[in-house]
Amino acid sequence: MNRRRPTLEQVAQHAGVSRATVSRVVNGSPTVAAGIRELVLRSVRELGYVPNQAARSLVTQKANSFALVLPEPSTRVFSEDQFFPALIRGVSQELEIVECQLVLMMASSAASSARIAQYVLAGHVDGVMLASIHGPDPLPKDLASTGVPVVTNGRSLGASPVPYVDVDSTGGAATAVRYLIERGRKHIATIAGPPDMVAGIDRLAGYNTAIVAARQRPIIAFGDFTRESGEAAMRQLLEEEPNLDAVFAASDLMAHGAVSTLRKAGCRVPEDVAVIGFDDVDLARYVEPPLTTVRQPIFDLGRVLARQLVAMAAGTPVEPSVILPTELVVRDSA
Amino acid sequence: MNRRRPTLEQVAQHAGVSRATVSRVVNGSPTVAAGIRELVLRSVRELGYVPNQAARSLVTQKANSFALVLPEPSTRVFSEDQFFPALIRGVSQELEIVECQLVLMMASSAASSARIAQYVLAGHVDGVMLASIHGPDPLPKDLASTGVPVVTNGRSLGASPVPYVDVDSTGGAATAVRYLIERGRKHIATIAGPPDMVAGIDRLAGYNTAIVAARQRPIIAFGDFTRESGEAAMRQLLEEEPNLDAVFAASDLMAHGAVSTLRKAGCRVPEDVAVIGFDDVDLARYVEPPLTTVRQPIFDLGRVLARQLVAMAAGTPVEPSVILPTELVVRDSA
DNA sequence: TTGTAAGCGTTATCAT
DNA sequence: ATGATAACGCTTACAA
Repeated sequence: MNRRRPTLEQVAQHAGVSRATVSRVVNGSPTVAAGIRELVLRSVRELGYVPNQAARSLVTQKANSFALVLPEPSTRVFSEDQFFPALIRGVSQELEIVECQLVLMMASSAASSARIAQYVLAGHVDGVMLASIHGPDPLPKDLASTGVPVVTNGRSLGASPVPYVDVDSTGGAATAVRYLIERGRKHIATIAGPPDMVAGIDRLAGYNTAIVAARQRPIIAFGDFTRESGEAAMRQLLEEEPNLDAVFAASDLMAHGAVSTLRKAGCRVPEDVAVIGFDDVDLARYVEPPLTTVRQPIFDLGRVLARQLVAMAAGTPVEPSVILPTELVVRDSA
Repeated sequence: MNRRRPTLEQVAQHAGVSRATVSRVVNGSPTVAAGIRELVLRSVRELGYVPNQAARSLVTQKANSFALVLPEPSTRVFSEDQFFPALIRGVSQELEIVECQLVLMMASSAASSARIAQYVLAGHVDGVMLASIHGPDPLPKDLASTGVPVVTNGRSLGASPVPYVDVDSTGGAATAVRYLIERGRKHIATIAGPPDMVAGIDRLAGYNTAIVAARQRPIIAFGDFTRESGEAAMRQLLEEEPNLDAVFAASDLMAHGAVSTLRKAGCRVPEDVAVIGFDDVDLARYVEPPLTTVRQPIFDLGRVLARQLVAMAAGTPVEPSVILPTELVVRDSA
């Protein structure tokens, strides 16, 4: 119950050496005699000494922790979509290797940007990861300009020179649409993601690229990655383009919503209308019909994000961007 | 690009006052003249001063942050089950109110318990929340015994005196089973959760209570909250008790797995066998048939968890346990 | 190889 | 109401 933890000083006294020596032992300095080292280590154990991080940070100017900033109102982050948990898992695993901690920050509002900036400037973390940013968020640039290492998930809109990691949304989307084209679909629509998010923009770009190459006409509706928005977008498409025969949705949830709407409208999937999603969430396997979709490696995304940041914090130069591959998973919906 | 942030000292010089005065202004002390305050605040703004948290922590012995420890290998935490995101969201929201940060720690192995203990003892956080603990994990007690405020999600097995917050698993399960009984079901089985987790134990207890009260015979199979385990458990039940007419599963995912198995076996749900789940994840609404289930307020759980911890850290005494209500949501599967 | 001593940037206790 | 000044616990030149 002795609330005050023992200090370096006390360990030093207990071992009969100086503070400096204990510090050296604790930090694994090679310049200390084997005998003394043992002696000190025993004292450390006996007293249950644990270095005080605040004191250490104060002098080393390192916090040994990194922040992951998540835009709380993001429709993607907290939906069924397993993006968020998988990302965190990847990040954690990577940070554990370098014995650093993960500080999670929700950017719940514009005001919280200021809060986050303050926190970072207070020296609480050695670097910041920003995920699924909306629009021209100034936060990445603002943070980076203070000299803190910053890496984002997806290039940030607004052409800031912040290193980023992303999955190949464009390529994945194009592959999916090409698959539809190859299977003879002639009127391929897309339910795109929000036009202020990189994931939305890139998947739409991939769709457009493939459509243009095949000399088809783009048929576009927008959603926000949620199932409800997918349902609504599909209703709209059906109304405006009743002869469409395929849909590429920028998320599995929207694809699932689209399937619901199609069925209500009496369309068979995939016979009348083929549907392809994006993400490959668990759900995709279990809905009726199982969804053909573009798989993205979210866990790896998290790992790489963390790895890049750690490298930057260590002063190692990193590539300005890393793109992870996506993969078409063919099931029954297309 | 000036990497070194300005210090209290510099602000003091700039404003022509002493460090102490600046400190008072920054911390909102009332004992400072209005004129001086303005002067200092201007300097703070002009220099972009942000207090160094490490220095502050060193003297105040407060970290202004709290840890949430998640057992990484938990089958619940990172599955489709939205437990984890919802919990984090609740915790974050509550911590934001008191301007504290959330440090996320994955307990990926037995070894990481030591890591976590070290981290906490290093004074990095002012308190710890532990979620969905497996078995007789010594971590809660170990941490609490060092004097750090600790609160767990679910009472910890092994009768330690750590305050906890939980949902009413027992009551929810009993309500579900009673509902089945009232609807005339005579052979009600359960697919229970892991017997080393409180959520598993309590839901089974609720089932047993209702079954005994109705003088029925318990029919039990175990799963680990995942869909696959639900499928397997259902197969086993069907083999051993072919005349069962209802199943209460301790998670929606297991309920969904059970439905799959039942259908493959040619049973109609709910006509031949009624199924009730637990959690009310989004999925429950979208599967065929939509799942009758017990809803638990995970977001609130997170909030209360954080609120209790903050209170403890402030020295306020808290109730040894808080139980949040659950609610039966009737849909089509029962 | 080991010890001495000077900070790191705050807060808090005194005087004034 | 304000200002010295002493901690807080650690790392790290520099000296020995």
